[in-house]
Amino acid sequence: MQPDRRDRRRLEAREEIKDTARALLAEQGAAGLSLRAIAKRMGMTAPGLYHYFGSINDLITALILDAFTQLAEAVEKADADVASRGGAERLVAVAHAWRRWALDHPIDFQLLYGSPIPTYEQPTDTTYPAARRSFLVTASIFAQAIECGEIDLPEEYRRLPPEIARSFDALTGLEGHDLPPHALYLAAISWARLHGHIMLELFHLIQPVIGDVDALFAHEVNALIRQVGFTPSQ
Amino acid sequence: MQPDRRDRRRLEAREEIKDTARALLAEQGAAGLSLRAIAKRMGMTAPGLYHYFGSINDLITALILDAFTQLAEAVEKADADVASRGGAERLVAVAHAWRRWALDHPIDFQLLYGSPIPTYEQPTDTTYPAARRSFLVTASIFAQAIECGEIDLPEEYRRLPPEIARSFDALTGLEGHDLPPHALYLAAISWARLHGHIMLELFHLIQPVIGDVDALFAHEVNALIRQVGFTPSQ
DNA sequence: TCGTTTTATCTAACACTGTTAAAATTACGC
DNA sequence: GCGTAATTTTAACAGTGTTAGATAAAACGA
Repeated sequence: MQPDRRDRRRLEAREEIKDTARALLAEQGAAGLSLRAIAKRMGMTAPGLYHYFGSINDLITALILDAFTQLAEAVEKADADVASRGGAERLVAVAHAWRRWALDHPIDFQLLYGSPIPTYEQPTDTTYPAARRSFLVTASIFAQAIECGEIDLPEEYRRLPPEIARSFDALTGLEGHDLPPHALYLAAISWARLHGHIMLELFHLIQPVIGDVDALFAHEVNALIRQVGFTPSQ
Repeated sequence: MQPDRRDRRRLEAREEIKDTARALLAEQGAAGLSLRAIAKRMGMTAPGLYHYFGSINDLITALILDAFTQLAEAVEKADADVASRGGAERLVAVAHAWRRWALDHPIDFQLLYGSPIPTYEQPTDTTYPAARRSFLVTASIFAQAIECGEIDLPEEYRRLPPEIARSFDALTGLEGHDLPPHALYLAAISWARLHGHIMLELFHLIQPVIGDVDALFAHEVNALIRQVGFTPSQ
């Protein structure tokens, strides 16, 4: 027997469904996403899609996983492009790539971090590993920078609260558990700062306060780099 | 003529609709919100609600405006409770009140900052003034702290990028335009940092990295206070 | 008190949504 | 060509927001 052909066909159909879903999402926003609309555009009917996805939630989850991967690849590529430079420059590159991806794919980004579909409940155990991948890029840079002595930890980050240090022990088994606690901690707070700026910008909430959001973000990334203890370059 | 009675009755009906919407939202999440469900619980039918709200979007907008006000009041109260203390302590109180409100009202908070309803498009011109109110609490504290000399601005925040300084001029007319640029800037970046932490926590994305989110938040607020230049207390 | 007018609510209908069951079609191996 | 398994369709159910038109209720003037 030769199951390849049918299996491949099945995978292709899944991809086509996701692609049309993404197209609809891009054209009409989250409101335009519906099984019937996807099916119609593909020249079939809605119940037919149930042979490829158990429900629309499963489809959305698949889209989310893809988007997380896409974000991670964008971030990893940005890091790789400046891999020869120091940790500070790599972090700056990663931060801007992260924001760039969010601004270029606002619906996907809200899909990842805003759960804009009311009936949809994100299966965190499935999506979290995908979300973790981007985070690990940042954490790895911090880890390397700490090891190389590029970072002179300021007082407020030198000694972590004992509750937090303790919580790192629970990470055993997860990818990245071998990274030093300070790297994980600095990556977490950097992520949160980054994320806050991007979300407020995506929802047009910070533009009325700070008109030039590009300058704001660039300035804050630089401030972050200094505040975590990178010695000012040249 | 005596339009009071009818007008009051009309306002009461609007309030009752919003209250049942909030109850439904709290009980079943964003997916449970529907005109028919609201109407059924109130003992009437869905089209009847159209005499009080032009559409379900108008209703959601009203809920959002109320929620923004509620958040602002919580934040203002927290500030007022420690009004006699210094700026640093006031900021810490405000930050924790902000997070507390978000954690206690997750659906409302996502309504404000996550637009979880796909068909809903937020009329930013209407909602922004309400959103601004909480922000102004923080900005005012910074303004006062700067004026009183409580803040020794670090190098990265002393001289703002010219594009940003310029964008503040466009604020003329808006409430808060009389605040010094540094206060607005510091408030904006503080807001973003705060917001990022809260959002990641609400979506359970940061717990797998930092188990003790309470400690993380408290620690980061303290770090923020120092990094914006508050001289360490005692 | 009797109309009249305004306000409020209902019924019926339309075009959607996700989902299920059963029937019909297509494709594949023998 | 036949039988089996994989796909896809039709029909239906229970929802959704929304509109139009009829109906009920309240308020007002004579």
